[in-house]
Amino acid sequence: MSRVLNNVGPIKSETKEKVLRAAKKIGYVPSALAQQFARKKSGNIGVVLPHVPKVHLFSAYYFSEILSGIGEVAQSNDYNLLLIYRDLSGKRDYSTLFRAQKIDACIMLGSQNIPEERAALAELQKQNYPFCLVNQRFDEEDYCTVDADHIEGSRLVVEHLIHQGYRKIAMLNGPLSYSNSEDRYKGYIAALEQHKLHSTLEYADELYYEGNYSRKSGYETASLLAEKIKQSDIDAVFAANDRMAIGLMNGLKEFNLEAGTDYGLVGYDNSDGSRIVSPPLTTVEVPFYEMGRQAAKLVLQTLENDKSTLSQKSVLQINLIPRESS
Amino acid sequence: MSRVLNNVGPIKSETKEKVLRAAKKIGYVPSALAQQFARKKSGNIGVVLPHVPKVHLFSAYYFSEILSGIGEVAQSNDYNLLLIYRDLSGKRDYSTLFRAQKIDACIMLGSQNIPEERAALAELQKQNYPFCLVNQRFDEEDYCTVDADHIEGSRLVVEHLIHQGYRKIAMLNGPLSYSNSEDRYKGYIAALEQHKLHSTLEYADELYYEGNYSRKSGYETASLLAEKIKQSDIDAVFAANDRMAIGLMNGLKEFNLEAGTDYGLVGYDNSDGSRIVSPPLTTVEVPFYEMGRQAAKLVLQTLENDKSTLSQKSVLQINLIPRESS
DNA sequence: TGCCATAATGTACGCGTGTACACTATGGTG
DNA sequence: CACCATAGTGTACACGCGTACATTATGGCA
Repeated sequence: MSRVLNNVGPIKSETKEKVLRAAKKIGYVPSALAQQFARKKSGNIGVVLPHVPKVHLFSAYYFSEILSGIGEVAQSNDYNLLLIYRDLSGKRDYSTLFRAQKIDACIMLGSQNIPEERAALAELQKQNYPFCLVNQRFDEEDYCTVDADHIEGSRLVVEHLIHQGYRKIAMLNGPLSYSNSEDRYKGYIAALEQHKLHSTLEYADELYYEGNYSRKSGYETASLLAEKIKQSDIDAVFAANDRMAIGLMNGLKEFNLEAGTDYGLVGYDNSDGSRIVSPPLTTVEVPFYEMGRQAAKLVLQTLENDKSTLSQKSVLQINLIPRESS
Repeated sequence: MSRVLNNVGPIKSETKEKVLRAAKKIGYVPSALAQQFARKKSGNIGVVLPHVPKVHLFSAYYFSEILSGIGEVAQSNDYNLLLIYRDLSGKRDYSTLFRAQKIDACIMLGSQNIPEERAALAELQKQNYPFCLVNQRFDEEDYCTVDADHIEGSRLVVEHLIHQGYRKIAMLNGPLSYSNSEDRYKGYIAALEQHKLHSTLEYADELYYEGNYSRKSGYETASLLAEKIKQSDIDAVFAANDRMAIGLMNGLKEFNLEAGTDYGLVGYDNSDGSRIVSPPLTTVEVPFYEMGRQAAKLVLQTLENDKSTLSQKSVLQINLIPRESS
């Protein structure tokens, strides 16, 4: 009987027990399929993520942590996690997932500010489908977002470097289509200006580099930086993630430049890698697991309340982890 | 009309087009919920995995690769991926997932040979629910399995070390509840015996160590090995995964012992970490992505054929990657 | 033209829940 | 005792597909 399992309506406790015993006896397990159909809810929350193995720009660590956070909240709320790898062809049709009732809500990982993505998200918003972006903001839009305070994180990095005595601090950023990258740049600039270290023009030209978050791109930047470091035009580098920092570190080793002694180096993410390179990499800890949990909580709340929280924005605090590379 | 979308029965192409146009016009999207219900198939393939963040024994890289492989095959066959984190409490009730019709098939990652797991899998087999184990064999049972040839992989490692001139080769293995660990031990022993390097008794006592696949356990083993390496009782170590190898490498650094010069070191997995430590770690490449694809293909085949392939075992080849640590 | 096989289409029902509504039992109150 | 509110239970239907079966259109052949 549906009523006893779902505790709906008044039931004599005696009858309830009888039903439960009978159900147990015949090994009755309700069909999730039929339930979903009757309730018109799939009970799935979709997690969209880029196809990592081909594009090795994101660290597995990053997704694994966020995903686990989402998974914890989802499971304890009786929701399932539906994994959706973003179409390789670049087509982004999230709203069909909702219309087909495959998912009730959606969490986006590794999203970036490009036209197709903006269009796809706008469509979702328009249809009032609940979704949440993790680690990516769209400032002009009112999307539900969970982010970390990368501006502050980057400020801390630069202040740390300054405190360690470095003065000519370069930045190796990722693509600006990620709000992440933008934020890090803002924090970087803010800290520099606060300490009156550079005029705006200078670092735009001389101290700012852009990779694509891959280790390779960090490695390749080494040849651009080596000479400047040797001539003391640059004495420290802030890389926007650990992968690029590590690539750069290894690249500069080939120029006989050691992080921590010949120049300062700071990464970002506190990935596994940052601990095992030598010297260990100073980095910024981002609470990915917690971000996953928050995102899941937000979309689930939206599902319950039917409204509100739909455009809530959550910003988590970060944490500098000083190690020997700076 | 269900028939035109599913191409069942004979239809006049004219009518077909008319229906399709009408469907497009009103923006019709079939309800996956209703389809699943009518077909009595969820269209989901479940992926069971341990709760990684808490138990940091597995590398994120490992799961991310396998998962992506599964995802590729699943998506191109119109199946969804349902993520299932193994219950932290240790309860393993996979068969309810089938009975509730949440999943049509299941792939197990990070499984190990312990009583609860054996019982849960036996139950699945008994009920004829299709599932596949990745990277874990149960020799006494007839389960569908996708594994890599870790015996051969380990043989290659040891032969490589011998070829490099090392003679007193220790092993740092993982828990033997993983068939992986067992296989690696077999390969290790086989190679040693083949080259008549040790009597069986010796290495059991003096050269064999066991960690738990975590970096920490590798690190902690360093203190046990340092003295022996200095006294030339050991001149090389084969660690059963990269994480332990890296932990050990860092641990031994504190005893002023450098991999590649003071002793030989080989890891296993070809994880991201193995490339970025210094010296770069000799390791074994395991085709995780491909293993994921195979596993997905096997369970999907089983779903189509209704029978057979149910107990198929697939063993993929591995690949030694020599680097500077040996 | 009549007949039949087959192509094409129409139709009705089942799938297993949730739930609105109808109905009965209970117990308290005037 | 009659009446009524409410607790408790029975019942029937909807949900939106797939599909088996019934029905009709088509065209080839005698």
